[in-house]
Amino acid sequence: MPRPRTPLLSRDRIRAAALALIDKDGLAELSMRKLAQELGVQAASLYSHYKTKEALLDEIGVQILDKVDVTGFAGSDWRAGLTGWARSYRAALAAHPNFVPYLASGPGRHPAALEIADKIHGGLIRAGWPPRYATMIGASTKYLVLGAALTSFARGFDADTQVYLDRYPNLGQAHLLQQMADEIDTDSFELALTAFLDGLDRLRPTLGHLGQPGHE
Amino acid sequence: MPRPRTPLLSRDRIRAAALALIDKDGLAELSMRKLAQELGVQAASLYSHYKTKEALLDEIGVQILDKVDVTGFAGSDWRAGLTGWARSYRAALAAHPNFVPYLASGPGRHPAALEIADKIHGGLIRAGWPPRYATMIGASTKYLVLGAALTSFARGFDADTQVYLDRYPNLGQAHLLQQMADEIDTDSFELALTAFLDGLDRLRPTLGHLGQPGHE
DNA sequence: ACCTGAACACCGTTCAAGT
DNA sequence: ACCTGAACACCGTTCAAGT
Repeated sequence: MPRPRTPLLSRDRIRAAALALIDKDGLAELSMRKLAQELGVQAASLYSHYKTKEALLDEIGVQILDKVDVTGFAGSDWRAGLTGWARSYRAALAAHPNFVPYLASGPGRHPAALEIADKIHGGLIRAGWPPRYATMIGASTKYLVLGAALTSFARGFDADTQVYLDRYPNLGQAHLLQQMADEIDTDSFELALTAFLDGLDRLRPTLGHLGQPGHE
Repeated sequence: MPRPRTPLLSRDRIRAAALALIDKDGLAELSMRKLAQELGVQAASLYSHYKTKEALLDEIGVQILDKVDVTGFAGSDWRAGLTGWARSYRAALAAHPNFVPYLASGPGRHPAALEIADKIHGGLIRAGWPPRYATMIGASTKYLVLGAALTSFARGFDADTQVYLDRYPNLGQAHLLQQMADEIDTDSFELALTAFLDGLDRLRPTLGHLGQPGHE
């Protein structure tokens, strides 16, 4: 068969097709062979563009996390910075729930992740938090986001939701269940984030370190 | 070969060997064939005891979560109940970090998980929280525990820790790194839990529902 | 440089057959 | 009831070969 003038594949096409398959059928269903078939090509061809399946998944991860927003840390309002980061982070994960387990499993050490962690750390320090607290607050917020993204998105109903439904059986109309689960998820996340930040606010004065940094 | 008087395998032996392999080499490294070899048996033999690999993993999950403690909800101190649950939950996961991704990926809907969720929900309601808040608080706490268990245990250092180390390079003595990561993890979790509970405390009076339930 | 076809070393699972 | 050996339908990945 003659080689086409333009390559059949590209990294972007491969990523897009892979993510579409993951979104549709789940992470476990993605195989290099199925992906190749979807792209009208042999499985081995994919290895001309990505060295391994893992390299492909890693780059999909980077692409998804590209939408995480840390611009809120530009000012001196650390709450705004954290809130903006956490919400955009969660939204990025929620856009591809089936991919979340992959992101949650490996340590995030891509340059982009490091850059984000650095922005957050810097923003918190500029707001007067001691370095160690900056680290812990960043980590804690990530716990919330990852936990929230993992626990229930598009994942059937977990025990919490089930208990809620059992106790209030009048809510059991089938067509409301998915909406209900999404709502409980979002509300739980917002409650957790607000309560966490409120708790930090209360704790802050007791630290006895440098006060507010003047402006704002 | 004559059939031995006593079966070579048992569900308990299989689970123990499987979990040992997972603890040692990671979840991805566990295969039914390797597990069988470890047990001195053919892979097909395992299927006389567990219907599928997934059924085996599920039961390992139940076994691990068996150590989660919800007795703290017996009294009327909801903070003590939540704290005890969250800490024992996290400790149970931390005991087998390589298994956490499996627990985090599927919805927890075993009867045991439901029973726990019910105890928590009941305890919070008895403490005066409106039902919807009870659900959200339970979910939020689970976010924290799962996020904390996933993010860094025995998982190399993620971006947060890396930033911390980069900024304080004098901490870079190799033999202190693991201990440091564990410490940051634990402290972050405790900070998150405390701040979250403090935030809830502050929020509670504004709900305008039934006050404290008298005693304590 | 990019793609193919065939191969290699693995998987989970099934099933007839043995005891 | 429990275990084996062989098979089936899959995997990820490699590699010589073609263009």
